[in-house]
Amino acid sequence: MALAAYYKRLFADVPEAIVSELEQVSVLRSLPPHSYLFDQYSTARGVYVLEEGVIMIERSSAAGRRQILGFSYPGDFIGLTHNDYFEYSVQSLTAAQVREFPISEFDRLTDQCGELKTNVTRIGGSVFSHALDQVFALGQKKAHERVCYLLQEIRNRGVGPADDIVELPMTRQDMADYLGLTMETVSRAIRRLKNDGVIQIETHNSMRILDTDTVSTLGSVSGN
Amino acid sequence: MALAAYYKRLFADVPEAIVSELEQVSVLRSLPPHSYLFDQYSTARGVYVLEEGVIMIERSSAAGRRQILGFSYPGDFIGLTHNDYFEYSVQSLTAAQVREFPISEFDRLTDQCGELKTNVTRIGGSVFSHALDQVFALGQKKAHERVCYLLQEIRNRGVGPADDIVELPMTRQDMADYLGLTMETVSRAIRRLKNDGVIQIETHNSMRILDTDTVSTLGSVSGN
DNA sequence: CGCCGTATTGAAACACCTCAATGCAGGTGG
DNA sequence: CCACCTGCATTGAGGTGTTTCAATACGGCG
Repeated sequence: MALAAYYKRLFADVPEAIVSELEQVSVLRSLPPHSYLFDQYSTARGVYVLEEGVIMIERSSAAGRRQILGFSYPGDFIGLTHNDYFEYSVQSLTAAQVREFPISEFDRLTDQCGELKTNVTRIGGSVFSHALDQVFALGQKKAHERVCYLLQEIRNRGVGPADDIVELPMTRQDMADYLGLTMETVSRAIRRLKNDGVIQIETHNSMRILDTDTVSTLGSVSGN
Repeated sequence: MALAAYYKRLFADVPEAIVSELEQVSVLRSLPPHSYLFDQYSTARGVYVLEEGVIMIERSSAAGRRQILGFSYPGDFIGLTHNDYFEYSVQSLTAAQVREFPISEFDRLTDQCGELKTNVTRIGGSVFSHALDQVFALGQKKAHERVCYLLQEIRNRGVGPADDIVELPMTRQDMADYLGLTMETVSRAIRRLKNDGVIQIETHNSMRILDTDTVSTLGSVSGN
């Protein structure tokens, strides 16, 4: 089935019996654009795999400040917790399709199947690794460098029509809340990159990368 | 044994046989102050539990910028990876004692013992949660708020002589690299908190919290 | 007591933010 | 089909917070 490709990471090395058991109890949810899959602090009832669309993970404080923690693309696992509630909300940017697995079943099969547990741990590891990258970007980088960090991150997902075109389904405000900046600063940083000949703006939410090296140097968070 | 208290989280619900098997292959390492337990990108040969002292976890980029990812206290588990190399260095702030478990043995017993695996996942979860907090602080907070975030974090470890005294074994530069600021800004933020009557400076690296509410409000990262 | 690394303080430059106006694009209704 | 409306993006001007660079103060240790 076509679906299987999406689950490669989650279901790698997991016996077919367990996979199909999980699929049978799963539900496919359709999300209109800009709707919430679940809210911060809500009880974790399920874990999810994004099948279609783009979503963002956000966290808000009592003071009303919002931090975007990441953007997710088809195939991504959503809903890692280490509590019985979610520490973040998940909102769709585009129309999206999400497969939901009831958490009780998922936990039960995770306990039963070491491979599944291992895969969840591995996914958790790469999510964690992403968080460290973001810490580095927010702690050490200037505005235009942070924008490059985002461009590169999205580019590496390989979800554009062409290799050097980056689609940005989120608003400038979303980008700003991801990068710890304001919308205006993001806008100016983008213009600066354009003026420097690093990128070319196709439309508001699509840009062509002209100078790959500069983008990857400015955006890099791991020192190689 | 006194040691056991430290390992409560890691060894909770783990059969005694496995615990003692691990302890037998473990080695106790003594670190002088300001020495490295291991370096970023070095092969992960072991996992560690800090028994004494304070250490910090740092990550550097090719450009020479350094981001501190956290400070660890006795009982903390060190060395989570999802690769065969470390993505960060660990440096001691004070003299420290660290128990090292060879990674081959640890992985073997983790595969064998579900409880141990679960505990590692749980610890990973709280490390991850900390990273999200840091993202929020760096993305959304002003200098003096970030300092409160740090003060509160250390206070919550409960490792001071008194409940309202916070010991800061790290330098201002370390604090700055943790909070995404410069040393000077940290210094000024501390002075501001002092002037506002929020804290009282006992020595350079020890401060008394006078206004707990303000510190926790300014420093809070989860919106309650 | 004097030295050296760390911390503080000051002044000026710079980056980013805020507030406000304008521009642009997609969608709706006349 | 065009005009309008609305929400998002851009641009500008001015203010604020943070950094930078440099000088001074502090504190632990020989």
